[in-house]
Amino acid sequence: MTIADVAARAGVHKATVSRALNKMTEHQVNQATARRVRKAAQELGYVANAVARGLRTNSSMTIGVIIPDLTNPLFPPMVRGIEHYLAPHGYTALIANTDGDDDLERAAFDSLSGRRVDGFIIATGRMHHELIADAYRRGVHVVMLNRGTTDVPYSLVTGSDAAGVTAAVDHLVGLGHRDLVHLAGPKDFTTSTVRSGAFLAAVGRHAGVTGRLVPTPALTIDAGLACMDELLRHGDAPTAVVAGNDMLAVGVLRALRQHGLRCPDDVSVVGFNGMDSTEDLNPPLTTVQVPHFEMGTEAARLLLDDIASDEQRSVTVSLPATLIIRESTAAPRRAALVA
Amino acid sequence: MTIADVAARAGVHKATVSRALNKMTEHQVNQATARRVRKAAQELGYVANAVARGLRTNSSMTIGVIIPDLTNPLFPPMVRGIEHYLAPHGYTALIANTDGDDDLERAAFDSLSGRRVDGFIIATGRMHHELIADAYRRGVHVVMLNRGTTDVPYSLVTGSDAAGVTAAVDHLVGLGHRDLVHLAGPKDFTTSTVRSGAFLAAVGRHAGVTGRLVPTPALTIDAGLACMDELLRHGDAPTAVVAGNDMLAVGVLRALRQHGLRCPDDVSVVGFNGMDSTEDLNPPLTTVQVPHFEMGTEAARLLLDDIASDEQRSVTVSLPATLIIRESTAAPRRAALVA
DNA sequence: ACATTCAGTGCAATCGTTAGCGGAGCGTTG
DNA sequence: CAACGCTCCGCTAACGATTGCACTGAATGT
Repeated sequence: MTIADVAARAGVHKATVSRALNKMTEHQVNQATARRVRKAAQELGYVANAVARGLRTNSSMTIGVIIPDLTNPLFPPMVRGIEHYLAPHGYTALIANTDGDDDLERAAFDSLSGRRVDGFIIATGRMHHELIADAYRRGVHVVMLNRGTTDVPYSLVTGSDAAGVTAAVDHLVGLGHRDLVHLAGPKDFTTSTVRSGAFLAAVGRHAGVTGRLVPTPALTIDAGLACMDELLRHGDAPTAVVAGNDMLAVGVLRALRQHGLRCPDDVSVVGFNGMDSTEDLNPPLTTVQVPHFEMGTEAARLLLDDIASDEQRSVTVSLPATLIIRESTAAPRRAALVA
Repeated sequence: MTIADVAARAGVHKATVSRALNKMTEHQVNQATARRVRKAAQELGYVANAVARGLRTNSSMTIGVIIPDLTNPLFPPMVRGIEHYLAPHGYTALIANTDGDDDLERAAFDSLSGRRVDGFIIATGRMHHELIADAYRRGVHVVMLNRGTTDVPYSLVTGSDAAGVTAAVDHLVGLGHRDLVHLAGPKDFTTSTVRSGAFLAAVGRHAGVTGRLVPTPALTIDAGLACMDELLRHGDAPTAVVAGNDMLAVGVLRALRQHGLRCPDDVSVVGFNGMDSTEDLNPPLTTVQVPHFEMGTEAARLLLDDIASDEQRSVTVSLPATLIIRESTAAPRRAALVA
């Protein structure tokens, strides 16, 4: 079932079939002829060979999407958002997981490059990131998602992290908390930097409120558990925790339970990201809802725009994050206030 | 950076480069020459153009993966399992979500076919499924994942649903429950049929135990909530519920909460699938752990085997599911037993 | 009536790779 | 020493689509 079969059946030349079936060139062919060609194609069940087209046009109509781990509930909505925008434009996403491993990431990038993807959406950004700097030097189209890089000026799509953290801090202070801790995530993530900065700034705006920054080695349940456990062991616990993401928050919840403490009675906890499952946690988690799906569509839009115009803009889009108040935050108990 | 550049640098013909760089044919070329070619390729940073190769060899080294919804925590582990097996074999997965919509599914299938994927892994099976029957007639390589179809004999990879349900029933009966309900999921899914059958069989093996089947329109939180709500309104509530999947179980938990009932004190609940988040639910959910990752790798293995040998086997692989007992199941209260 | 334009279509080259065929060179064997 | 086999490698024709160029015939302008 090639273009030649269709040409034979319609009684025209291959080239005419190609032109008739292509939106961009169908005006070059007589309407009646075009109809005949389309009919023939229809009857034969012909679908163009995207591989052959890709070779000739040097564009594969595919986008490489590099994420740390699809299993992290953060990413599926982004991926779906990406696909939601790509599909109507005829593009398909190729997804690769890296598990935060540099070698895997390099391998994935090379593999996707070999497949001649037209651009990348990369969600594994770090402040200094050699792979991404390389890509920039080679003129590869890239849009950063969620986390950025400081080395090169690729466009970036994020949630409005600063606003989210500020809202969380204001909410906690409003409840009466005076001693806050922020579990900050790895220092090399732009998100961590932004959120930490916003946390300190927000705390600073309230007199008599102290805010401590506790970096965590990763954004995982285990990291949250370990860091909170550490704090509790040292009798250093705050009355409220602003976690760098929901996974950390789940870890904090587990740590509290292990120490026989209750949330929010003993310690209030705020998550970050608004994963679906946070609603059914014990207790339902107050969290900052980030519009992941929209972040995906926006990243895809930016990338396709850049590809279409063959330029490399450098814009930063941050989509509004909103605080969802549930049951993991409450006024601190007097005991804690006194202590 | 094409094969011609490498050929020039190594001082050999294009064809020799191709042979030297290809595992299957490198024995056809002198070791010394091969080394020279590899060195040249290395120095130029040459990566083969997968598109051109695909055109020539009529194989794209890609696999289409069709799932209902990446956002459902069931699927990411499967996808990762698939990629885990595909990547070392040089294959890449193209993922498409259908949201259970037939038209979207058809569109995804056609789009992937146009991209000349070498085979499909399909997780959107229904008992009668026209698209899949079509594919079978056309001789397309397909492996069914999670849910099967009864129309055509494609291979299928599932969890051992029957064993899992049986374990859940035995566990509940062992705790003293005598009145069980199974939230069964849509009738058109093979998984529902299998689980329902296993439920009735397991219940039948215990004297004095009654088991009711309640079909649900979907496998979602909302469906679980609605069905359980219905049961509670009619005063028809059992002492224990075996949910068709974890989402339904979450819905059941919400319904209980809305009616002022407590789990497991008033009603015990068992989920199905073992999603990560079930561990932190309120209460932590007893569930049947299904090995999703392994299901993915197994499906990929079957598919690649079929592709390599160009046959279409018809095997059913069911991977062991295990009951994870947590806090959502306990002995029924005497009151409930008496009633 | 003749030059000029233009729409519509065919021709052939091309994208980068692979694979069948055959030839050159060399060693082995009867 | 002729015949044969073997290894290694080059030549060339595909794979299926797109696209610049050239051609045809009809319409238009002067």
